[in-house]
Amino acid sequence: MSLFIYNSLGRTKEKFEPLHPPVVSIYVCGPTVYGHAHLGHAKSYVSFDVVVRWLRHSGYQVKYVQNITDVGHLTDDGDEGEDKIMKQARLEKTDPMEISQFYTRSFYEDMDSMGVLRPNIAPAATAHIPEQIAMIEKLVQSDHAYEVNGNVYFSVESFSGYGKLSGRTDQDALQSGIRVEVRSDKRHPSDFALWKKADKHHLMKWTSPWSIGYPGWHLECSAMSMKYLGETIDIHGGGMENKFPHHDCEIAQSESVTGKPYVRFWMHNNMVTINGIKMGKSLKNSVNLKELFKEIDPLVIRFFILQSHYRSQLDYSETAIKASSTGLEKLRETRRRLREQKTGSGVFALSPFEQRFSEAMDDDFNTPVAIAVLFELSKSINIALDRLEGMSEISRQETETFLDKAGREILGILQDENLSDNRGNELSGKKMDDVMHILLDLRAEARKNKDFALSDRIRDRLLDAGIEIKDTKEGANWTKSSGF
RNA sequence: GGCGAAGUGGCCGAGUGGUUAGGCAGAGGUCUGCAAAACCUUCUACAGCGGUUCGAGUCCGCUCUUCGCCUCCA
Repeated sequence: MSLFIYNSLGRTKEKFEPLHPPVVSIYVCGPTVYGHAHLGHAKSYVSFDVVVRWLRHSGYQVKYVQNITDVGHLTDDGDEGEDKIMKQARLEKTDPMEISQFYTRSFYEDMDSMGVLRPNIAPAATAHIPEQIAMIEKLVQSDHAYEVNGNVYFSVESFSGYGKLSGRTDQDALQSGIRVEVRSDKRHPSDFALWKKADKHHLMKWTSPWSIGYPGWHLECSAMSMKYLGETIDIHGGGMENKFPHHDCEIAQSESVTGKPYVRFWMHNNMVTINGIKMGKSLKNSVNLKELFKEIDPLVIRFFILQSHYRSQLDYSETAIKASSTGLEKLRETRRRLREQKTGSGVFALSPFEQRFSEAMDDDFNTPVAIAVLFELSKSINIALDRLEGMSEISRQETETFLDKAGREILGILQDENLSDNRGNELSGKKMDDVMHILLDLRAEARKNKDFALSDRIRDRLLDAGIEIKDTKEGANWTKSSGF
């Protein structure tokens, strides 16, 4: 069985083999840190988190680089426009460094709570200005770039494959009719900036051979990817909206410098929509994660995201999230039951599930199918445990191990086994267990005496306190009530 | 205008030629003191029109609709 990945370059699924096994080099476009992360970020980084987890699980040594864009790029492509981070700094009456640091921390907080593993290297663009300048110098020396008035542009006509990723290869056709002519120093309208001269109000600027200025917005990924992962990397991931121009520009400048293929597999994740419309900061319809997490368990969001494929659009709605919440609870419940129920003698046929799970993941990270397999497994487990003979200890352990591997290690939707899942941190202490034991004992006694008024009162009041009681054949157990 | 993606049952969402996706919601049932959970049964599909094929959500053509990119954006 081998892994197939849909390669945007070529638009087909291709068998994945790393260039230098067992190492897999992967670079994913990181956030521009000038605001809190939203659901779109969540989809992207959760998706690639699972990619990385599956690659590691498959035995690869994954080197995962994800940048932090902390130099604001211009808000428009002409020579006009404002640096986004600078603009936010002005709005918040502070300086750009504080903005980028503040929102970088915020970003990781949100990702951590969804169980997104940190990248191996998270390079900041502003910490790699010399690398970017060095790259520009090479491009100027080899006539792929030219300087005009302190600005340096990449010459699109110097690179024959420009636009091959997005299919936009005819640059002249692209220009027809759309854009009102912008006053520019560019030789060709499609040429893009590698270095921009700063005006005197610009706060983030550095010395370069051409001017005091700042790097162009496509450059950091190329420079940092090459520095940490080499001239040719296995996988480059990012949002679909970045295919053009961002990724096409990266290819052009990188391959012009090295003469080698820049990326072997391009992976593009699709976007989150609200009522069918793209969610975006600039569209002012984005769903802020911190707000969302006040209402909804971050792992429910993760689960919701993984229930659709990374290359599909995901439409956000409260009912869809609610459905995910209930569904995830079902899986959690099964895992809890599997762990807590007394074992018997029945044998459980696990391997078909393991196999189908792996096949789904190997087929371009098909997490919706992988999750469907877990639901079917959940049902089979419940049926097995309902049988008189139950499940043997060996079967139980095997199954629990797999559920843990698939649900926790790979998909990251189930929590650590030692935390009692949904009982939550604040309730998971041993003391709490002891207290609950007392209450459940008292309630059992009341039920035995047919004092249902009392037993129901205990149950109702605990529910008010956020604790849900379920009676099973094995006796009562409790969880933190799931709530929406 | 150019480049690209998509239209699946009440909702979400898989499925690149032949066999049940899955989840949520709805209905009926089993279990339970009741409830919850679990399990069983069950209803509503493949935008439209042609074509290829023994056989098509699945391939081809056309039509309609939606979305993304071509300014920053996950």
